[in-house]
Amino acid sequence: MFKLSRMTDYGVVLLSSMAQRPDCLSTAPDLADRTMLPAPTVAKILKALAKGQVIVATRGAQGGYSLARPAADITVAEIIAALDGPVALTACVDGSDDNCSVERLCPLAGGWNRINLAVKAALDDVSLADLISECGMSDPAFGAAPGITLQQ
Amino acid sequence: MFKLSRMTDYGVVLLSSMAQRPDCLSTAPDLADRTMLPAPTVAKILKALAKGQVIVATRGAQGGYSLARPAADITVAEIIAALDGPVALTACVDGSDDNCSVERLCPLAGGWNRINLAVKAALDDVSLADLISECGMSDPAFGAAPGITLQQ
DNA sequence: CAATACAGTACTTATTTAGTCCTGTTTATA
DNA sequence: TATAAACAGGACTAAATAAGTACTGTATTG
Repeated sequence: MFKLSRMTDYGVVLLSSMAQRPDCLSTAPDLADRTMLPAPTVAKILKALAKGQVIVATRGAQGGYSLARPAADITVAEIIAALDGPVALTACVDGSDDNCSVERLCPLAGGWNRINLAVKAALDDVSLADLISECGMSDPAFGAAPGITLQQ
Repeated sequence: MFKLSRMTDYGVVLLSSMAQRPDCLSTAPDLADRTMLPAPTVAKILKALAKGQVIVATRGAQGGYSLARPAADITVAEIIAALDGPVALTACVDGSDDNCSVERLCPLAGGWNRINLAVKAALDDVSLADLISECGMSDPAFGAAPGITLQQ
């Protein structure tokens, strides 16, 4: 199945929860409580998002995380890149870490690259704000993880 | 990493090899030889492609497989669907097998669906012929598997 | 200086994917 | 009509990946 990782899914849940409180910092334990996701996993995801500059961290007591930019300026492609690495469907694609050894001979490389760019464009075109606002966030049930837990 | 499965990658190699001989049937052992991929795996992939109606099987002695349609009429989305199941990035997407339990409450469902449609459109837009022809197939090295083997 | 909170890394476990094998069915041909 | 070639389908094993956990270190506040 061609699908996103559970980490990315969790990441969006956490970011959505943070977007609801744009003016205050959210700590990892706090977000774990609000989303009902396991605390160590939440901490791990937040670290990755901070490293990818999707969120900014404030260290020390009274510290926490907040969105690096308004939700409308954070793209799905960025979130995926921070949590799962850059979007690269195959090894034969520009920007992939390990390029295949006979790249120059492979007649499929160009085609895959085209597909990769199209997918990346699709992901670049949707922001975190789009993802959240599409159906409104008024329902109090929002924040519980199971609703957006991925199949595996 | 957001990537295709190795099965899909192998599938494209096999289909490319079949497309080179549009007028004759190719048997599973024959394709395994030509592509240097392990024979049982090749057989498994061909069965899946036949089930997905990307290729047609002729049973019995002197049987084999051939493309169900001209390469230009076979899309990448079809190939992925046959080998990895339908493209459904998350469970919250129309057409997904197991839909999440609180689907009606999930504020992200609509957004994911939008992304999913965009990705699917990108994959629908590229045919097997596009994939093969982009760089020409003149190089004799084509047919050896390592060139398009995916990273993992 | 003590408590809080993030940073980084190493490790274990679980899940998924890939690969193999076996049995059954179909069909051409000797 | 018997035999061999070739696909169909499912069950099983092994390897690779992802997820989850734990621990040690660093920064900051009060």
